[in-house]
Amino acid sequence: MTRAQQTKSRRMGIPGSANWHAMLDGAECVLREEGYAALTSRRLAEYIGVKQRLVYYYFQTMDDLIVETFGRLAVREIERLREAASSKRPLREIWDVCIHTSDARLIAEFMALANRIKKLRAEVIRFIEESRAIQVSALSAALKRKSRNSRVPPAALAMLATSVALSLTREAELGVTAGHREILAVFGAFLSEAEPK
Amino acid sequence: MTRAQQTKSRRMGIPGSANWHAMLDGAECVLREEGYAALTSRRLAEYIGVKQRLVYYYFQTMDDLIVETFGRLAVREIERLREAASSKRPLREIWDVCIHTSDARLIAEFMALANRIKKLRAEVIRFIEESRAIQVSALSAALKRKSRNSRVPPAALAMLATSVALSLTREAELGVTAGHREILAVFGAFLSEAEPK
DNA sequence: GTCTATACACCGATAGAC
DNA sequence: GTCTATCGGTGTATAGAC
Repeated sequence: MTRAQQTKSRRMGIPGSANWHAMLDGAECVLREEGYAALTSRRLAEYIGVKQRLVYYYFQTMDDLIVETFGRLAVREIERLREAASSKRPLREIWDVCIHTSDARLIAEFMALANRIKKLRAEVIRFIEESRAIQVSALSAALKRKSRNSRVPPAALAMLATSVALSLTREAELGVTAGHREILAVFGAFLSEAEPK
Repeated sequence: MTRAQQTKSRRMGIPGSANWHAMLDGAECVLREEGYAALTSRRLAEYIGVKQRLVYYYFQTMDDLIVETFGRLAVREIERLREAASSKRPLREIWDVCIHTSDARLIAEFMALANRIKKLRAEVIRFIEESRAIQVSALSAALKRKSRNSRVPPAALAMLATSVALSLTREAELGVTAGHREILAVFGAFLSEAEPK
């Protein structure tokens, strides 16, 4: 995460500086609102009110910028997940994190990009695996404590929660709601039984 | 689906002709392999071995081409789903269609594009709603016949199957497999009970 | 640190010849 | 039907001044 840069020596801006964050913030917005094809150095510069050249002072290539943008997001998301897992009601809190994940449009862009930016792909894989590991260990602990060995193993539950939450978010943004009420009821019933309020 | 073209009068190629299909085939490949940013008239022309100008003889704009590409795919997918639903083992067949859906990379591109091409968005919504309706009616019938009113309503099951299948496909393509065995076992157990071989 | 200026390639879309 | 040629615009990335 720190800085694997400096392959070609070139004067560079400091990761973590105000401008650096502003660029990642801008990148997120442009990705979300206009898609990855619109995330160009010119567009980003215009969006955050600097000149195009400055983008290349902070990032070697546009791909690097994209990877860093995802990386910052992933760190935040993992952080949220860890907090949820170690809370008093881990099941409910984790489900809440899944449902209120980053905007589905943003995720759609990163998923598409991950298929052709190798470094991003690696980061995405790492993120999914780490998220799942946290979820599985939290679910295992919570369900064991309840001495309630459900027929559905924790790993399957984690996969289920993530998949369904992502679909719910994406479809809700599109305006599709068929089946949403029903599936939310199923999850609600499970939570009520496994982790009463 | 037929041809909502001809808003601006311009001589156009015939939808359904060999070249038209070749262009949609090429568009699918370029989308899958290189992403939507690479789906340009020049790239597509080169890919299928014609001149750039010809692309605009068959499609008014590149957005139109994308919408048609999705449309053709959606028709095929709905067709597969209908066949599955009216087969002897609808539950297993529908699950099979969900799992062996079009390449996850292609879907990722369309999901991203749907957020900014209005006509595509409308087609995607229509596709999701129609798919779900087919699934729900098939599931309702199959589960009623078994007089087996599960605690999980058909609409929730449909949502579940679609979400999980999509995630499984996407993650498998990335190389992530954590939890896959477990969730497949859960679905397998459900199918064995609800629709014995 | 931030800028101007510039290289060179590629984009969507059209005019109009054959 | 399919082509050549072309418009104006935008892309990444760099050189080098201040």
